[in-house]
Amino acid sequence: MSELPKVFDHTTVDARWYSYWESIGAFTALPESGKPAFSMVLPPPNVTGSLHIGHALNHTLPDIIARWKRMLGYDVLWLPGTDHAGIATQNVVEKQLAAEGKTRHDLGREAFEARVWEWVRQSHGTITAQMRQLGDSVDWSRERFTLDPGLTRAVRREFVSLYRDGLIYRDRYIVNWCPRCRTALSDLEVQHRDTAGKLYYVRYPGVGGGPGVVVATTRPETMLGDTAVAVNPDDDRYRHMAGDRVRLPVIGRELPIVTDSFVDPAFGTGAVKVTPAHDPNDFAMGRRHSLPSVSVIDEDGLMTAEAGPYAGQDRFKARRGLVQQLEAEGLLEKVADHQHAIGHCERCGTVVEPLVSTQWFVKIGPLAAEAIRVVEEGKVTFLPDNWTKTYFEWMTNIHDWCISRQLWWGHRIPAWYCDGCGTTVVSEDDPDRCACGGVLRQDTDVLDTWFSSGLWPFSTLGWPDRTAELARYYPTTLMLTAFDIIFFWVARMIMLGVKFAGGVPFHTVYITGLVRDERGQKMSKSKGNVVDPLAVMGEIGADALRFTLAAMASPGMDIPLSEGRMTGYRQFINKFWNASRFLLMNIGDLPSRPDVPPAHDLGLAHRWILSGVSRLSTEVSDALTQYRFDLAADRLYHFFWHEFADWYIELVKPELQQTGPVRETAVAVLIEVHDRLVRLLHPFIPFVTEEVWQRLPRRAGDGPTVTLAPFPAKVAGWLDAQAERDMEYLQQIVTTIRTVRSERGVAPSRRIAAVVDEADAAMRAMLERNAGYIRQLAGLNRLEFRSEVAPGPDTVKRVLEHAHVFVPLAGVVDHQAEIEKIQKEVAAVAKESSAIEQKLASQGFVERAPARVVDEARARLAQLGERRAKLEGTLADMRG
RNA sequence: GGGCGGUUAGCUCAGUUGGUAGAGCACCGGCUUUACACGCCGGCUGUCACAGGUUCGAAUCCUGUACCGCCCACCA
Repeated sequence: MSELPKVFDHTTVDARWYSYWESIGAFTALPESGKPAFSMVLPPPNVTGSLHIGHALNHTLPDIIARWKRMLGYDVLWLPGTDHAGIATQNVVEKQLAAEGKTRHDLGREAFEARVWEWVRQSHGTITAQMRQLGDSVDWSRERFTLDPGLTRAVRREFVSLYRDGLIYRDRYIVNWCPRCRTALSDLEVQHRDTAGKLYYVRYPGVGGGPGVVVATTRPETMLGDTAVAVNPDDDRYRHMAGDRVRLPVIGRELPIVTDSFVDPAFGTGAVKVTPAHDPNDFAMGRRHSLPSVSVIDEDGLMTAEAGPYAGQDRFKARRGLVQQLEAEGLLEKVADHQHAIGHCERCGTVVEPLVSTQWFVKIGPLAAEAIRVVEEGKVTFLPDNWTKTYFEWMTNIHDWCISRQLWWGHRIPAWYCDGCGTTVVSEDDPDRCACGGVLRQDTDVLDTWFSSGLWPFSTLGWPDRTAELARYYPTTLMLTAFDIIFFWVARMIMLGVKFAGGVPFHTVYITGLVRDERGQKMSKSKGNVVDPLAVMGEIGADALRFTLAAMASPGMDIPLSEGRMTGYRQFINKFWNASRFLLMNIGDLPSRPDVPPAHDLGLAHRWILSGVSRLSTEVSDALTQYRFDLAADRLYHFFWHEFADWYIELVKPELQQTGPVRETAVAVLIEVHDRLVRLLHPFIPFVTEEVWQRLPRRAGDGPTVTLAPFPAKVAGWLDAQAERDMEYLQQIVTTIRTVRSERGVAPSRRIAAVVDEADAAMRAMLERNAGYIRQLAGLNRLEFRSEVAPGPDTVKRVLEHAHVFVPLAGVVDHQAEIEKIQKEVAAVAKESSAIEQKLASQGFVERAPARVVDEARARLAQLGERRAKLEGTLADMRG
């Protein structure tokens, strides 16, 4: 034992215990165990990604729950896995290729896919190793990947089933298009950023030579695709022009003026150009008025042949040229600054181009309606609750989901088109040939990544087969995730779970805040304020990081991760380590763990700490039941450090020096309380607790790891309010004497005397019995208890709730300082007294406040009066 | 345009059925007390953003204001 280092060294400990847990199958779910089941699925991180601080939070909190439930005796399945992350992964590999001077087209589809698989196999180990480093107690034997054969089968079943139900359709429609990624995006993959732009006022001359109309636009380059001008039917300025025709500048096309109530008369000129091919509103308007659609921007963001002189130009270059031309032709009436939100590709930041193309969509209305219903019925609860409203808001205004992506990496769409008869075949299995005998070609697009991850809670359990796992572990209990993927993922899991798995995928959705830097700023690479959990774990260990995240995870709040807080909790880990070291160094070699004697045979300190640790068990369990990781961590921190280490260990030190029954009792209680604290702390700080637990003396029936040891429950017989009150009194006396010593500059090594005038005989007896504790902790060589004391000169007299403490200190008493101190206290007491008197004097309080509160106020006033009398008595003595 | 969150000690934050405020860090003073200086002991620190309202009583409930932040959004 003596070789234990003074500072906990996580670097030599953490990895060893994780391997051990894995080797004994500590995290493996046991469906046959007969225990009640508890399940969660881990939000699958990007298979080629690296653990970031958000993951650290989203893995630590459920891990605490998983470990806690396991210790409570549940058969816990926490299922891990990774996501193929279609567009993100493809982009990474394309970048690698670009560095070699190649594009994916140089390789061709098959070779490219092989290349991505190679990258996936190579980097899969990175993220999973990082999860082990953090301590995720997941069941690796059931790890899944969204492109596994089983999950691929699930995706096909999903697609075909939705298609047959008429919930998937293919249509030519306006979609968000990223010209860089060359793929369609869903609404969610578009990020709107406020941008300072311009509003251009352009005149479209009348066909007959009239003045025509002036339209306002932020995107002049799209005017080349205009097929109408629209005005509000109630706009007196324009109403008479409905049906007139104007001439589109540059191109010369004649455009009709249509009326549509969508047009806001108050914006711009009240007349709007209509470009059905490049604006979602205009697309809808185009359909309402049967307008033609002219695409002027292609899939690379270049102007098409329809753009006349601008054909082949980049869309932004065309804008500049066009503005110049309009100005030269005298058609540009005005340019105004204009602030507006522009859509950008979530993955690459390119400005998204709305354009018309043929895509697959999920008809979302019926699915959303069900997903709303199950939440309304309380089958899924959001924590904190305000997210429920956000969820409803979004689900109510949801649009059809574009699920096809023009990528190569992902689940290929199970639709085939016949060259012969033009039929579309949608099938789970690859069809050989069309019924007409024609050759079938599979759709070249892949599915949105979220189309497969939306099945995660049940595809990972074997769906579409009706497996025993699915029956046992679905639905899961808790889904914990950051708010940014509520819509991407949580909502879709609910929709698809209800549709396919017979019910909601989880009962509680815990939405975490964002981990921010210490100044509350969002972490970003460009700001350089990113906290790397791997670096942090390397420096202070996974336990310290975990405990910090847990302690700071207040529901609904972002987490400003500060160096200071992390340091503080690293020190807590070290405190835990050293208190444990102390214990191991003092209990000696025990053949087995000693039993704690019945509480009524124990001295005050032991009864007090047993009562405390029993209460702590309840508090931690209650907090975890409500997912209040912060409260649980706070209580554990405070109890371990400021009650167990600061007081209890100090109290029992002398007893440990003895031999015989006194020492044996102290050892037994010390081990018992410490062992309970180790187990209570284990879900939060698994590594250091295992390291310590393995060195503790065993009791018959203890398993191979603390991970599978029972979580401490409260022991009703240990709860002892009297012991807690007595100890508080004792602590007050000790603290008072210490304060006097500190104020008067008494050297810590100097033993002094003190007297307490406790009038109550029973109390005095209690103090007498425990005088040794006070002498030791306050550095006294003499301590007396009397019912009355006549203080001599050079004695500091301090007032407690029920008694005085006298500390004779010849030569060092500063009478003036003492008088001022007491006067200050008298003033404070007087202030509080008068506040309570005022309260009691008001008619309403006595009449309407609960009797308990009134009694408390009266009792407090009496107490204050007593205290004031004592203080003033002391003051009189000092002056006299 | 819609919705949400925040404003409490120098800093970062707790404060859940309304009874006049807590923690960590920082700071000040003293300590090589044989678990720990990543420590021990003692100490200092608040018109709980502002203005109204409800109530015997409000940091806590209601209304409004200000500032900060976030999410969603097909007014060009």
